[in-house]
Amino acid sequence: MKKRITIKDIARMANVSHTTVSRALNNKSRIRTETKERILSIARELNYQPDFIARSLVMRRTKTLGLVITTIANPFYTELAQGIETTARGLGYNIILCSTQNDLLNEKQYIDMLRSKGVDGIIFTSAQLGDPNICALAEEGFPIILVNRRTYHPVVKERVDYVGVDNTLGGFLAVEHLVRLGHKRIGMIGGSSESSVGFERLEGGKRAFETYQIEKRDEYFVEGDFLKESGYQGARRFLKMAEPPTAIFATNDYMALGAYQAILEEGVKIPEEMALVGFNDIEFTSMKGIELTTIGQKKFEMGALAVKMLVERVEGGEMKPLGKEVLLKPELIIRRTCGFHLKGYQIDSRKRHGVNHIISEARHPK
Amino acid sequence: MKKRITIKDIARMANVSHTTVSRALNNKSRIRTETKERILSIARELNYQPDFIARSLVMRRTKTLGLVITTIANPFYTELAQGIETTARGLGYNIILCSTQNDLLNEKQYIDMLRSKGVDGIIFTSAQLGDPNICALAEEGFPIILVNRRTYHPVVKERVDYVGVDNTLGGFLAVEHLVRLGHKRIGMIGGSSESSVGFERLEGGKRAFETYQIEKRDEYFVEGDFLKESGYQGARRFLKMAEPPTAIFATNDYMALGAYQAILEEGVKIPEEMALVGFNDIEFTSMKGIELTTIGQKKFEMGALAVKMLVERVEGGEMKPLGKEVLLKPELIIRRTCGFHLKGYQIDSRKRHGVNHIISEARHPK
DNA sequence: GACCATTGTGTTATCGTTAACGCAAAAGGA
DNA sequence: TCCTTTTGCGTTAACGATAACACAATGGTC
Repeated sequence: MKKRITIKDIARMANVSHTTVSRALNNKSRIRTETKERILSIARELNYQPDFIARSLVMRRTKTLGLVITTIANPFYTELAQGIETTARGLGYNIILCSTQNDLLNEKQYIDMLRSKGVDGIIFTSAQLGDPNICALAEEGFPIILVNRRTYHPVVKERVDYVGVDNTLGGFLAVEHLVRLGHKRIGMIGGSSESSVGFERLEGGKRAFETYQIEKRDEYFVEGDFLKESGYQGARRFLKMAEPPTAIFATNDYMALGAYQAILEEGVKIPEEMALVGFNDIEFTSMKGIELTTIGQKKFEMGALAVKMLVERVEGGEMKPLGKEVLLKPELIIRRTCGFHLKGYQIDSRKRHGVNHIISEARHPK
Repeated sequence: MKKRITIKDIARMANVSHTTVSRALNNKSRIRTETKERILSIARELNYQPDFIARSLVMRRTKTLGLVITTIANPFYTELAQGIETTARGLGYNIILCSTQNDLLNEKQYIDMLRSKGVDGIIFTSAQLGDPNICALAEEGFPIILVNRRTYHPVVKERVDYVGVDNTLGGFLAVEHLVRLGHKRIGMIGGSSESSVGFERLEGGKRAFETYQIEKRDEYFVEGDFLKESGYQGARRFLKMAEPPTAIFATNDYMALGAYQAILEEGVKIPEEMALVGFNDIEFTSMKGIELTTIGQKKFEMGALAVKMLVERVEGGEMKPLGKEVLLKPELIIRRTCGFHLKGYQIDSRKRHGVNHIISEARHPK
């Protein structure tokens, strides 16, 4: 393999010291324009590529971020990751991908590896509720940010920024929609218990029950784990009841799709005999033949925002107040599986969400 | 932020030189077992984490690979990426994600960046046919591997390994299936012209025409670009013909889905009045309400294999013959959109593909 | 013209590792 | 016992960049 060209090679050719070359390349002051031009042209001629490793060693900056994700084999995370990667690139950063399969030990190992490799910060897209790894990083003050899922741990809330969708509002919108369509018996399928988002979506749903004074029945809540199968099983349980719900809100689209399948298998018609709402608006939900009503969120923008906030934190030093929370507005997307026949309704529902996002006060403004 | 612990700190505590610490940590010879134990226990106690940046600077190895992909917002690439990332991690490597949006300039910039950051090798998942960036790397001898799409450039074929599915066979299987179902008028929708896979799939289809002596009609071939919309437009063109095809083979699933939509909009029934086959078997194709007949390929395994081959190349030095080609066997997956009513047929078709993959002879065995 | 600030450049240290080399002490062989 | 080899360390030099400091040469001010 060819020998790498270093600043010393350039220095030799330009008859200057390597420091001068460094100054020229980094556009520093205290250098004559003429010398700079000469050096730069030689660099260009030799097709010089700076060695980031050497630079990182002395600067203690790598322009690289870690992205910790349960699995990218899930369109929701994929879109998020796309937003993250694209934005990072725009800011001059690269992304190291880490898929943990939701295993805390994997996560720990990835974190150690990322830190060994000197990443400037880490983005967590699927924090578990009491995640000890994240707590440790937060306590230490290492630059991280949470997207999508969060942790309610006080230290994390105090020192780590978060960006996500307003899941409580989303859950509320989903159930409100069903209520407005006249449903009184509404089944809900929860997400996995270690995730904040499932919890919040259910909370939002319950709040809608209260607002519209619908009776809350325990048997109409089943637990899920965000996977299709659990949605399938949940729906089956509902369908077998003496008095089954007339509508189901699944706290994510995969479970909604599982429910969809269970419902069809029972010969029950969607939406006539059973309404269905999901959450996330991942790609397949809009496809001909499925057309799931769901709660949409701006996944790409969410990822983009997270990167921007993290980079600002990394580059801006410690001065910024931490513990900021950005909640993006969710949007009700009405399709075939419930409410699509209602004209005008859709427009109405869109109008309500003109605001793009709310930034809550930093917890420690001082 | 806390000060980093270095081998010098350990050295001081253990009353040895830092070199000795390095020897202990790297399990080198020429060190007393006793000293080694002592050093290791101190390292553990201090929770020492090695600095990969410093190590990389001297070793010229980063244990990091670049993954160049058009976009991960496509379930096909996502599964591939998952296989790549998981396998890389198992081998002690990290992955830097680069999504080029199929733009050669982006690709070039990413490659420069990756090399500046010292990656040990690069995986290309979506090489364009005459990709100059890849040619340049191949000529220079930089360790790369192509997965999925390839280049027919002689230098690349000679010096770069490739792993992909046997697309020609896949195309053949798709069309053969339609022929066996009795179709004589079969429309094909091609992929984007800068991709090898679309081309090969069409070739396979044409070969099936020849084998079964079906008349090839020019108007039954339309170009596409692998996106849904182009499948939609292609199918519309077919449907408007005086004598439309009775079956369509789209060279990927997204286009098949676009076609699906166009067909339904015309009120034509699937599969009774129009059969449909796709390619890739991405997740949504199996979903209730879609159930697309398609050609499946082992995406995860493909990615895994690519990483293994690249790492072998990187670690094994220059001794291995290059230009190896691994072609995985595609599999016909019969679902609702054509042929599912034929009992026994499915089993028959599966039986044919017992072999897992073929490794072609290295082109330069010497 | 004397004095001080600014500019342009080189010298040397530094980041945290591994690697080459040196050298005494221990071990082995005759 | 003497010589040679091996073992167990330490010393010093890389790797390729930035940064602190030194120091002439220039420029501006009075």
